[in-house]
Amino acid sequence: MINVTLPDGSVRTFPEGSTAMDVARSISEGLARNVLSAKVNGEVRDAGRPLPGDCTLSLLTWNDTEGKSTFWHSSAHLLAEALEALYPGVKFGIGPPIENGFYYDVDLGDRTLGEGDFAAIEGKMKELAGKKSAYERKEVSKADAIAYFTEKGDEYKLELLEGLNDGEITFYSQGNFTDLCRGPHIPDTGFIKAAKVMSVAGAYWRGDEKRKQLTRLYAITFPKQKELDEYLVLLEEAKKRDHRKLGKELDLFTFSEKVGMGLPLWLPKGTALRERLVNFMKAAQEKSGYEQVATPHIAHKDLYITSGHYEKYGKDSFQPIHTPHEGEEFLLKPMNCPHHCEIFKSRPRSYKDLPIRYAEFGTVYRYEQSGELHGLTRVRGFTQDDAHLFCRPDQVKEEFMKVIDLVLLVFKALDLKDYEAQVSLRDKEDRSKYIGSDENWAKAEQAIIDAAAEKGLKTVVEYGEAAFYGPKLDFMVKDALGRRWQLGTIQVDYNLPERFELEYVGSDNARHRPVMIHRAPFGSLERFVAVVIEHTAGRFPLWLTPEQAILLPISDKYVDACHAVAGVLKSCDIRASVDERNEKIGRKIRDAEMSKVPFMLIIGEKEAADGTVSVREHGQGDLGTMTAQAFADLVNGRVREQLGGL
RNA sequence: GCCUUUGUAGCUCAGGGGUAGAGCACUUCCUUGGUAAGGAAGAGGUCACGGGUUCAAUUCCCGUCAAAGGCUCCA
Repeated sequence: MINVTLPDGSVRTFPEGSTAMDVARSISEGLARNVLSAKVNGEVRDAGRPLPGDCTLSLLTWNDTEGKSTFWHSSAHLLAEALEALYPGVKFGIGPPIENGFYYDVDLGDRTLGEGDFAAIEGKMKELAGKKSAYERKEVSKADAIAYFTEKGDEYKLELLEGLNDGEITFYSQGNFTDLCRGPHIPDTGFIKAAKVMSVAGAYWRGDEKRKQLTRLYAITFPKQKELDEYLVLLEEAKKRDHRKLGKELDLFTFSEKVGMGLPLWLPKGTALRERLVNFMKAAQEKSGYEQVATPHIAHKDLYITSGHYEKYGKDSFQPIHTPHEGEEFLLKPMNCPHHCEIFKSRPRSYKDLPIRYAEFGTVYRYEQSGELHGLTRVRGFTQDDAHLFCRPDQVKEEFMKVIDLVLLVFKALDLKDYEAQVSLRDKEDRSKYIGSDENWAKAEQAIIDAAAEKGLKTVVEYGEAAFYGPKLDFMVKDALGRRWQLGTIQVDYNLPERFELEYVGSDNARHRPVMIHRAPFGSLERFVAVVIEHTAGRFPLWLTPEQAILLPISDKYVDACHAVAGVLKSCDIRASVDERNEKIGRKIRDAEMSKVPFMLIIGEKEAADGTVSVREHGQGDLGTMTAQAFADLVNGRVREQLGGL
């Protein structure tokens, strides 16, 4: 008999050779019908495999991440089986589960697959799933495995086999399909009730650009048709908040083929919104002792040779600008740091001057591969809310804490509530690749950990994730749809101070090297605006939104009264416009609701007579009447609250 | 850069070898209406660009450009 410990701590006894499925059945038939795989002593295994002896066991269902993974992994095999049935001779790469669904990389020879083929594939998958074929596990010797795939002519699987040792090779079969696979899998294909092929894409074998490009089919499956339908609805929701679509609808930015791909053009409303972000950050930075600097958009090539950027990125970047003079070359700046280093160097510095904090909303240009460009999140020209802090090693912690405050202020102002910090440190063993003294690294790493802890951040520490030139702290933010974004990087740099030979004179009258910290709470204005659009679905916080209120006259008789109120609001720094169209009030309200203006102010005979406005809030409805001044106080009060008193 | 898909009015899209259609937006007129769409008329397109096939191409073919989803990298 074996003892099985369940997640609730209870221990049950079963005969030797019992499976997780037997355990499930002993609890309830309903549970048994939903078990996809099982976690045995922390390892996810087939539910139908005999338990190894005394163990801890959790039964995994669709509600567990690992259960879903098992389900999708098995679905990948089902997809492969369908493909093999439809396209005989197809060769298979890898087919793993991913965050939402799974994919399979296949080599179809000269055949190409398009969206038109999806329906047939889905149909075949459902047909095969209906057969309820069991997933059968088989341990095979390496020689037998090689023989099988040699016979089948599947060179990709043979290559995968090269990396595996004899004794650890397993095959899984269902129906007519057998695959090299570590497993685990669900009991049988009958669990898969709904399947959808999502998209097709090219993917290099083993992610290597030099190797053959395979066809990657993305698909997703569900244990119920209803769940697939709901998933498709969710995708539609995400599409609706796409910043590229909303950016156009809200008149924020545009692109022009003539100007060039990846080079956004900011429209008046978008520019005003950017400026509000800039002013917000400038005000916060001024409070924290930053000084604004301004540097040119191009710099001599030598600057980047000194910084090392030319050697590292020169060939993959915008190419040098040549002047009429022979051999003189300038580069568009891909970052602001070298310029700021030169400003630091412009005169001797004392330890008493530190920390020095130079901030610049610097527009930089980087050549991104054409296929990489994406709306505002990946562009070729963008403006960083950049700053470089030059400080003594003992000031690192203090500076990190101040930057963390700045980042949290941003999160609060944009209503980003779900975030965690990631601290990237050196590899624990191999420390040869890092520049800078061991002592300084240790000090800075500890300073970052302490700073994050003192600020009460939820933190994950990643070893080996630091750049060669220094440790860093990143914020991972989840938006309203649960997608993760990296915002607010704070990065220590031991490299540039070295290359630029930056120095300050210490209290000991000796020369010391300052620590440099890069930081950009927004990252870039472009990407940040994109994140904010998608997070808020275009319903910006009141302080940031392009139009805070719209005045709606009941008829043209009250247009003048509306303009008078608009004037009062403007003098209170409230952005408002008047809907002068010859339309009924119902229509104006509908349009204003659709365009997401936070407040609608309605003026008719009554309001015009007693000098009030009738206030309606977006998505909330009628708030009653008040004076223009009372409304202004209401708006400004909320704005102050959002900005954290800034 | 590569793979798949797409490009028709300002926007969303339909159509299809015989030089174009809807809804919304826009203009004008009627209507002066109290909390989510009042009515009528009108204007608006080298069907992305360049070649080819054809008596005839927006439609079929090829190329270019751009966009979408991936692969690699990153803010």
